[in-house]
Amino acid sequence: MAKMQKEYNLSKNQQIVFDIIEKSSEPVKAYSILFNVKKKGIKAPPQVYRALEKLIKLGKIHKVESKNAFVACKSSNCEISKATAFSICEICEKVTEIANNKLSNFLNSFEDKSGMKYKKYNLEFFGLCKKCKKT
Amino acid sequence: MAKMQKEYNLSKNQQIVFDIIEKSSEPVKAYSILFNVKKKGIKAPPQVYRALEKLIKLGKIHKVESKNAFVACKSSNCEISKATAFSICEICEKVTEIANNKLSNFLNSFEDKSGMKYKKYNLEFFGLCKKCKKT
DNA sequence: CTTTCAAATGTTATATTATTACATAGTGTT
DNA sequence: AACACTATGTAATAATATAACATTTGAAAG
Ligand SMILES: [Zn+2]
Ligand SMILES: [Zn+2]
Ligand SMILES: [Zn+2]
Ligand SMILES: [Zn+2]
Repeated sequence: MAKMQKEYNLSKNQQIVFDIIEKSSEPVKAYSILFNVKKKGIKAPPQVYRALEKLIKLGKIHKVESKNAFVACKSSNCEISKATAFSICEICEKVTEIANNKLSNFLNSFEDKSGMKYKKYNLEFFGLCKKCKKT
Repeated sequence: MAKMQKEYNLSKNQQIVFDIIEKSSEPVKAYSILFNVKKKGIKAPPQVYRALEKLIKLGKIHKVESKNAFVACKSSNCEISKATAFSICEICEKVTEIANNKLSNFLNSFEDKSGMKYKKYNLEFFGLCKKCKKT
């Protein structure tokens, strides 16, 4: 029953870029991707950035704004990639996508006096991870 | 009783950069600042980026990560600049700092199973502002 | 099968954002 | 004065991202 999710019809470049991000244990930068795919025939920034843009639209990856880096979506709840939350360790820089219903419910239903209706959000928490707290 | 907050001892460059950001009704980009302060003797990027860095540390300004732009702090609650929330209109790009106790209380006390203690966060909401909703 | 249209690709050049490195100058304290 | 600390000035370059245009691919319709 695991991995029932269909692997969608990614194009060649999209699949190459996605594979790199998915395999990485940490956020990947665009030019690091570019460097790593030179051997596969992708030679120029636009090819990478286009794939990234599409993958974001599909919700397969997210951009970690404070790091200008990209991670594969782990929560599969944000298929449309419109509600993302991350925890970021300030020492080891580990980034983890937060999947927490209480949090997402709260934020998805948040309204303030401005009269603005929020369709989308990005939240980045900073602190010390368990490991780094010990030191 | 308004504006009791002391105007701190900003250095010359810090004050120049801060004035520009504070006077602007929208987020200001670093190189836009640079362009605007050429006449005041600030000539190179590091001078601007250093001032920005210090102003962020002081909590006088915030960086809007999704836009690589800077806004003056309006809430005066985030002196230490460790908890910021913005609403961003996807059409007119208007950015507003959100000061909402329910939101900040919720986020400041948020904990998840990861065992990570969060000291700081940045939240960016996207949607349509009142004006743009009408069109 | 051919026409068609949208999506994806390839390529060159350039724009935008940010930092490194090193030299110099001001400021307050002992 | 000697010291430490913060801020400044300057040149060069690194890192991130987009513009513009030509070409190819792939699915859908006729
Ligand atoms: Zn996700
Ligand atoms: Zn850590
Ligand atoms: Zn603020
Ligand atoms: Zn608007």
